[in-house]
Amino acid sequence: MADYVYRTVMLDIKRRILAGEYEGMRLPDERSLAEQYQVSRSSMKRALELLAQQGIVFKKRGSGTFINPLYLKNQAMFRYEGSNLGLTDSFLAPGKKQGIKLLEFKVVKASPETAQDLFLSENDFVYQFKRLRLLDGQPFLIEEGFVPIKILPELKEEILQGSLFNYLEDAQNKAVTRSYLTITVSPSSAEDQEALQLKATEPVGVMDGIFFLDDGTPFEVSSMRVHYKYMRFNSFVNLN
Amino acid sequence: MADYVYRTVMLDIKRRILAGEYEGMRLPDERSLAEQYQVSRSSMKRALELLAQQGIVFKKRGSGTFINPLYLKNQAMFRYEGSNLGLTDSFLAPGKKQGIKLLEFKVVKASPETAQDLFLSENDFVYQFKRLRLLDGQPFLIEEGFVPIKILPELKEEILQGSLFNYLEDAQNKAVTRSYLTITVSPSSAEDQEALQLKATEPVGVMDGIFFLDDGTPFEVSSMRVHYKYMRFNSFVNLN
DNA sequence: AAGTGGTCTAGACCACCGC
DNA sequence: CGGTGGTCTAGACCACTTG
Repeated sequence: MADYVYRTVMLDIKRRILAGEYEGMRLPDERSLAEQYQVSRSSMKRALELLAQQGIVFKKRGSGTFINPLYLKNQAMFRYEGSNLGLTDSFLAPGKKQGIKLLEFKVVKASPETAQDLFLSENDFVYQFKRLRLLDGQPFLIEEGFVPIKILPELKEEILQGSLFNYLEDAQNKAVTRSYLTITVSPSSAEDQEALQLKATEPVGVMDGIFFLDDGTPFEVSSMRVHYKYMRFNSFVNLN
Repeated sequence: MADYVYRTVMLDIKRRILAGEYEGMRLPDERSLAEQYQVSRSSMKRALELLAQQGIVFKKRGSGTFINPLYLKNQAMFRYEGSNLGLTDSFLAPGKKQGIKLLEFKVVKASPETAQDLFLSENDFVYQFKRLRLLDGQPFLIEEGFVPIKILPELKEEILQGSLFNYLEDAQNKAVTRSYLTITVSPSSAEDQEALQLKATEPVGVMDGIFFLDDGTPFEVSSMRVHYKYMRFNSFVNLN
């Protein structure tokens, strides 16, 4: 990553918090910290702002900046930095082997709804694909996705065997920086039960999402049906 | 709300965007806008930053600030300002009448897990309550909550007939500003089926959350089981 | 090379909290 | 009243994109 002043300071303060270097759950005031780190107060504010957004610290006008006790108690809960738009966090158990099985791959005319979501015209073509995703050989997610052909004219089956996001970043130097997800719950369909090895009473979580490139172009709409045991989504809201 | 410079400017630009006053999906550059509004460039940056966080606009270093076409196309999707920590957005259909039925209300010693979540000691007491929430008379959510008695020594049944958050804000002048939610999916239990009028094959969405006061005190842990047809959670991630 | 957003600074003044 | 975080400014310089 980059090495901006505010980021460096933020990371160092975070490290100190973890190391328990601040007494009484309270940080020194912004002016002293700025002095200590030899940065402007603005930069210090920005660093502290980041910590607040991560839920590590909270600020009270008039009284000071305090460490969130829960952050020390249960750090796993707060691991948010570097989340891949909510997806990685929800699925990727560390150390598990991911697999992808391509079930379907074709080019079709965009449906009116898809066209609207992807900001296409009536007669534009899109890739349509269906993928089964595995964790240690166990199927846990069915994904149906649509991508405009004009965004990835050279999309091939091999590419869909791996992560589309990674392909975009590595091969195309385009980053997916925004997503809009809607999460709902549904009884499992016959197809779900077959593909995800579910009983009739066992449900799926449904994540419908639109993903955007950093220039704002909608890049993919996809609907993911997730085995209920693997479905977990964390949301941290901070209205500081 | 307040009338800060950056907020005023933000709202005015938002209004202009809606009114279609900017040609070609592109805003003037920051320096010109600052001049136009007679504010500093920093304040203008801050206003634009807010718009970016709301997904209304996105910025590209080197090229400019652009209106998100999807914002104009489908504004409902982007209504995020003023969200009540993700909850209101997910449940409150506008125009529907909310009801609350108190099923259970007692004081118990905090379990080890609850004590940890609420940052209590072993032998602290908590209120434990269970509420059934209705939309137009239709039950859609079972909520089981725990609140430390020392935070709300005067909690009464009547208060639990209404919104706890509103009570805190109105009567206690305390705001709930942060929440941590985990969303999962589960087959319905016998109790769910009874209370929410579900068939055996129909599931529930589960939202486990911790809510914090603005001074960082954990105020409530609660587990909500939501009728699958009413379960909807929106997540907008922006890694600008 | 010109234009755009990003970072960083130094400093003034305001708003809120607690003693 | 002193101390704290919040707002706002004016300006220098950097990094990236585009013609």
